[in-house]
Amino acid sequence: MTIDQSEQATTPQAPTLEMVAHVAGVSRATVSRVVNGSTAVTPQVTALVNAAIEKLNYVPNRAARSLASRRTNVIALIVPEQTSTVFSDPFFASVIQGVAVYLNDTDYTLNLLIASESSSDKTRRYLLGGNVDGALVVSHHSGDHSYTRLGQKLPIVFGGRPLTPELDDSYFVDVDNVAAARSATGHLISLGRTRIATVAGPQDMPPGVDRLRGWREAMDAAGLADDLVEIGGFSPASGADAIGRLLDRDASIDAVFFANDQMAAGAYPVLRERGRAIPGDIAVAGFDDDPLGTALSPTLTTVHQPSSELGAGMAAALVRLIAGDTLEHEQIMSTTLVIRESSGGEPTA
Amino acid sequence: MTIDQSEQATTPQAPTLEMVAHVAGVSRATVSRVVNGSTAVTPQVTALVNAAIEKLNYVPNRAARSLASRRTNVIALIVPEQTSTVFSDPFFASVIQGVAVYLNDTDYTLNLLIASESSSDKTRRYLLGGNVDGALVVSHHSGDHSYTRLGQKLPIVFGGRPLTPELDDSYFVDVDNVAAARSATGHLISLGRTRIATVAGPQDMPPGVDRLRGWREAMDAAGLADDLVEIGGFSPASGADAIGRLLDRDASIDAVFFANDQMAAGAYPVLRERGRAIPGDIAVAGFDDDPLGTALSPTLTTVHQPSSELGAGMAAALVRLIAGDTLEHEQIMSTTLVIRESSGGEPTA
DNA sequence: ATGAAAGCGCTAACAT
DNA sequence: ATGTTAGCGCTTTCAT
Repeated sequence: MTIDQSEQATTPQAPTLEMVAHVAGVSRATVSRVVNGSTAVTPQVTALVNAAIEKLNYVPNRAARSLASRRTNVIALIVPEQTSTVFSDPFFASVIQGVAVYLNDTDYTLNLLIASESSSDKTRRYLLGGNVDGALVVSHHSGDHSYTRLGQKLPIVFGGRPLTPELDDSYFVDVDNVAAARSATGHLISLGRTRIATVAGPQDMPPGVDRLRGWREAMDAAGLADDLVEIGGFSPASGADAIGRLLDRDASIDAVFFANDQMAAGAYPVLRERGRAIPGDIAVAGFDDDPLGTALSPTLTTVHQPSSELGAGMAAALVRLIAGDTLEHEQIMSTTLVIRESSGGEPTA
Repeated sequence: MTIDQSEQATTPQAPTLEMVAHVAGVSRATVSRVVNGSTAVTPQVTALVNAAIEKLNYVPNRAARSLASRRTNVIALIVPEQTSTVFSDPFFASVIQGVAVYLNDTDYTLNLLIASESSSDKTRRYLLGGNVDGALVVSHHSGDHSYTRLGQKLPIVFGGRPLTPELDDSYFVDVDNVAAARSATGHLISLGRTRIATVAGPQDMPPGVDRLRGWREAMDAAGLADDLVEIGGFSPASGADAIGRLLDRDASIDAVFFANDQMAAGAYPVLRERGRAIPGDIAVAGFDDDPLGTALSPTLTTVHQPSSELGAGMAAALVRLIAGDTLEHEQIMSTTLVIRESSGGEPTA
């Protein structure tokens, strides 16, 4: 009869720091020092310890480490659910990717949190319960800084400026939407167009406000009338509606700046139906550099945002904040205008 | 002179279980029982404890809990970097959202992990180091089951079937791509079209293979020739190229089934240039129900996948797996055909 | 430069 | 039904 000696072969018990210490013939404290990169350890001993770690395939236990050090090494990425269309918006997707990739090279771990209205209390508790070292808030809609207050308790970095910067001392990373919109509009003006309209975004969201402002500034600077404005909702359907209203108002429109590419895409079929050739009759520019812009015909001129860099920038800022560094409250990244066929660019551009 | 008594006002020290026990006048064990919903506690005592928790605003410390219970309550969501286009693919974005939202109602926390080739070792170590209770793997490209082996050490659920199911006993959630493609193709056939082509996806990815198979089955069943096949790469550009090759091969094509919407979108301009009206001359159907399908003109007929449900399904399956339940290795969800203008559907459809 | 020892806040037997 | 008591695996003074 065989004797079953491994009654409790449940989990192949991971090697502990103590086992490493034993194998290396040193104390646990020393192993800890090596693992945490302390300089006060002899190269010889370090090598010894590393060999033991290698041999045992040791991996530090996060929970224990966190419990003892009173740091979690966890960063929360909060996505307000309303915004969670976020996910189907390639721009945000890319921001999130930037965050994740950046953190991969640190020893912070990323916690993805969808914060719905209903769970907002739970979310607050979680954040304040000492479960994370800091938080990143990604949102477009409304420049949702409802988490702003938490900022005094917990390091937080926002994606996008707050709606009312004066009342808000939060940290954020953003692009200069005003300048970018000005530049796109300036491009349309440089084409010789004079009746340039804009389909703006919702005026309760910073990007909606800023891009409209940029358009207006460019028009004013060129001495052109800035009356052709319609507000859309950033969706293709709203873009289609808005362009319809604009054409009804003024048939002489010869260019349009859309606050985002989705709305521009929605407007394409309408322009075609109404017999307006792009860019012949009407030049078009959008914003976001949505991948769909290259699938359209003609391809869409747009403003490119360094989305994954924005994400990386947010993560980097938060890491510094957690480390106790002092830094600028705002960090602005630059955009680039991508000229394609819809404003006379080359087919291959 | 004022006396600074709060020298160490660093962190407002969170309340501990012990403090709650003290306030409630019970032992720590009892508090723990209440917190964890044990039934073996008197309603009176439970109320007492809850009051204390409320009063102190107590939140359990995850690290301590995890250390003591040897469970982490963390689930990793692994996104192979190659796949990380994943993020700009609305389908995956939606799957991820489904996962996150589902887990929000459990007490599992989601760890987002971008696994690059270079960091794959690090990722493995992390997963096996007892830092998570289970993992979810999302990927399209190649049906990347390179994590399959980990499945024996750690509960894992995959999104999408493995490339070679016979050699693989992993758990996965997927849709029946073959049946869905058959249905879409059947729809084109029912329109009376007879020269129906397909632009398939890469043949080293399960969806690429399966959707081609579905098309072929439908064609064969209807007694139609199944020779009009071109392989694309799921991108708009590849769709444009493929449709060009098809038209060069056979000018009599009267319908095309694309393995995804992105390729169909890329083909639209080409069809227009070549003077083929959609759906008049050529009926078109895609796959994925990409939002861009409604921005196209004519709107695109496509196969809708229950993406967020797929995510939720994956999460649910993993949670059960972790709990030790036994379950089916595969879970198939159903798709729906969305008929729009490109195959004769109503404009508003 | 290294070791000893005291917890970090909680869960889980085991007692009662 | 509730309390006692060991730890979970690690970091971190404090000695040496």
